[in-house]
Amino acid sequence: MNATTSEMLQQTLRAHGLRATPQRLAIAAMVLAHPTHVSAREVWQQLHHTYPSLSLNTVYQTLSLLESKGLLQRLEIDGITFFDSNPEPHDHACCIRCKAILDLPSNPVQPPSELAEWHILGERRIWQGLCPACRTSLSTR
Amino acid sequence: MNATTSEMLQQTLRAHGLRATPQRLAIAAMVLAHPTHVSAREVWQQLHHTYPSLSLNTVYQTLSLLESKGLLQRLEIDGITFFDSNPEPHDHACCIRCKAILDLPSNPVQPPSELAEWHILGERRIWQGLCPACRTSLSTR
DNA sequence: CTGTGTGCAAATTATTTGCAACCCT
DNA sequence: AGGGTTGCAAATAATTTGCACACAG
Repeated sequence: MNATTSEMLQQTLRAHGLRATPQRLAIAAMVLAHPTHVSAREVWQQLHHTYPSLSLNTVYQTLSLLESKGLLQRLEIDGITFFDSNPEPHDHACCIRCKAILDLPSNPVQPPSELAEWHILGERRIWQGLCPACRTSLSTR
Repeated sequence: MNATTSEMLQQTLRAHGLRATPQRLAIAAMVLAHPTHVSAREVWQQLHHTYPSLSLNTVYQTLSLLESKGLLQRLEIDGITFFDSNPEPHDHACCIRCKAILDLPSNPVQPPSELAEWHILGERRIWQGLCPACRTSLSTR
């Protein structure tokens, strides 16, 4: 991570009332810098080489914190929690074979009439199927 | 569970190549008999009084088995697996406060163009918000 | 009989909690 | 200096696995 990126992330963290610790900068750099969907474990596995003292616990806490500040979006698929670096509401597709996750533009729909009495806060939509790669690899066998 | 129900469930199980053991009949009676969304633990808690020897493990296996035969639908919400006695594809709403789950009619949509190369098998849609009860109990505080 | 199904215990995996030490601001 | 953060270890929780015994067909 170059100096400029680091400073930008530092600003982002501070702007949300969070201290800019090295651990947080590392996690933010990895997750916020480019579009991805990662689990806490994945983040930890990528970073603990460079930051040997980084604990998985800290990763969990930091990701939750970033989510609560609206910088990330939490995504539950197959019982595992992923964090999406795109905090805007949008749909997803997940390959049931290789577990790849794809972002899709949001496809807003009015809540059905059954929910008239509810106070709706959001909507999750996940398409499930075989991604192009898995699809061809399965059909040619 | 009366004798007739028991015999019908027995038939259902056998029709899917499953042995009709007392444990399975009890689980099937509880889950298939009336529309519900239950976790494995809930099923076990309800039944182990009447069937003290019933193990949680057997509940997990039986529910998975019923799902694989298309008699149930698996539903992941907040990292917990629920089994929906309605195996037909449909949408859901979940109250973020009391965790109540509501079935909604399915609202079929064509997959977006981004998924043209995929082989789409299904779609999950979950509305999130406050159910009528939680909504009023929160606003009157 | 024979293999499917069951119970028990232990293993796995994801996530949270408690707490003392640390260090960003 | 002081409280937000971190690391470590243990606690929780959901689910799976291995295996000997039991029983449905």
